[in-house]
Amino acid sequence: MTDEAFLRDYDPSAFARPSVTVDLVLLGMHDGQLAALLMRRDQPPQAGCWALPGGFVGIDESLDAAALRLLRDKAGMDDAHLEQLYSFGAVDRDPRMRVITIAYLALLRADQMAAAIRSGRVTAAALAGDPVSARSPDGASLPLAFDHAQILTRARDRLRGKIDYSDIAFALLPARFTLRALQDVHEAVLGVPLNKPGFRRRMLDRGRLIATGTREADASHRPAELFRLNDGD
Amino acid sequence: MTDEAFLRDYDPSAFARPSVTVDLVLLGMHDGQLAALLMRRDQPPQAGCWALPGGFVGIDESLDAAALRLLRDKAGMDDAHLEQLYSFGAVDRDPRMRVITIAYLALLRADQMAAAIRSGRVTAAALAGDPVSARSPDGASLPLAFDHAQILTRARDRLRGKIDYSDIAFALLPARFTLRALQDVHEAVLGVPLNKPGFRRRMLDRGRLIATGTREADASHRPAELFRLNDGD
DNA sequence: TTGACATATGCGCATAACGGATATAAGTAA
DNA sequence: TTACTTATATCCGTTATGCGCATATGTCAA
Repeated sequence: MTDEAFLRDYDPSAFARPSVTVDLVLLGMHDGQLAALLMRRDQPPQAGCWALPGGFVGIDESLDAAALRLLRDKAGMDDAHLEQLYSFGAVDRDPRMRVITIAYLALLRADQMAAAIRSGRVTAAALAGDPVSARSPDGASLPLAFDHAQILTRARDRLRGKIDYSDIAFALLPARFTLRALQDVHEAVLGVPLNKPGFRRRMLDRGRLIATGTREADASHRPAELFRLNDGD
Repeated sequence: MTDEAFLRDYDPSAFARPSVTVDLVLLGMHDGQLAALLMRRDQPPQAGCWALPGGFVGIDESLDAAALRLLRDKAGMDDAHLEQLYSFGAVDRDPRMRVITIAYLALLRADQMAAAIRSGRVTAAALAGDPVSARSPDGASLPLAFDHAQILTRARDRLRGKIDYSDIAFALLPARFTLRALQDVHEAVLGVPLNKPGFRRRMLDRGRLIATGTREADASHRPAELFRLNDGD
């Protein structure tokens, strides 16, 4: 690189710069289905469409810190599983200006989902299909803003890809859970039914589940044993 | 409010904006090892250190387009496997200014590696360790600039994670290759030796390799059959 | 108290995947 | 021809997996 090119790169005002945002894909189980938490846009552009919670990255704020801040502000929590998902930078993805967004995937437990919904800032939308589309609990289809269907699809696919070999499913469950609940999570994420004995054995043989000795309450049938994740190793 | 009216009132300069770059992790096989193509910095900061090829994202250029442009400009090719890797946005990762980089992973065949090295713009550096460190062909350790060791580590890990269930290994090989060469790639990427009969059977049973009937030339022993990837389905 | 019912839990078997050793085939080089 | 190197094929024991079925354990109603 020549000195001129170097100096041109060095001057922070020499290039027009895109805006940078972080968008959050908040996923969790809701009514037995995989669901995302979305916000309804009431301002143009795309008023009436549903969008991921997001915001600008501060000039003195790392990407991870921006994602954590948004998790607190938009969903009111700070202990969810959070991982960077993918960056989206199509030139025309936002009609207002050039904006590049770094999408983060956050996984919420059912109680966190419920608390966020109660706060009124977000609404749960069940995800299905390929690419995913969003549906409200009463069955109505929710139109998605910008390229957010694409982002949601990638989030769902990330979850699908990792659920078999990582502990990611447990981020969607309370600390103590039944094997049936764990299987429900796997089936909702993968979108296919799994056979029960095989699933049960696979999970137990992995050696990361610890039987608590206690059983679920308020079941109208034989109560299942509660397990917890061995996160010690 | 209409979209047009909103756009008219929108002030895009309300926030200080970080610079956005794309960095390229160019990986390939070199001397039987997994190697990356790096550029030596001859200007401060970190003059003398080795860095990934990279550049600013144009205001009217998508992230993928910027990565493709850099692939042409820095490595002189346009048909390599290219996928987005991860975005790095620590506040102090570049001492000159706030810069967020979207790293892309490019996989090169041996002939593409050789051509890029001959062009003189880049140098091959063998990768090993965790986190990865870079070594020149003569064994000298190459210091890495900025957070590029972290980026290279993530690239190597992505390759490791995908090599078992995707066609990613074939992007590092010529169109026709022996099973031995394919195993060499797997071993270099994973960093462990693999047993030959098992590897052979796994690859053939997958049903994606097509025997060409021809055999490798210039071998000082029994020549192995050449296979090609069935990319039809 | 008893029996119907739903779900959890455990068992067995056939099949496929896999690691690993060994035998055989097919080239080169003396 | 013979030694040597590597490719290719076969075999075996272990382990993971799909799947059906038997049994256990709770609720609930008669």
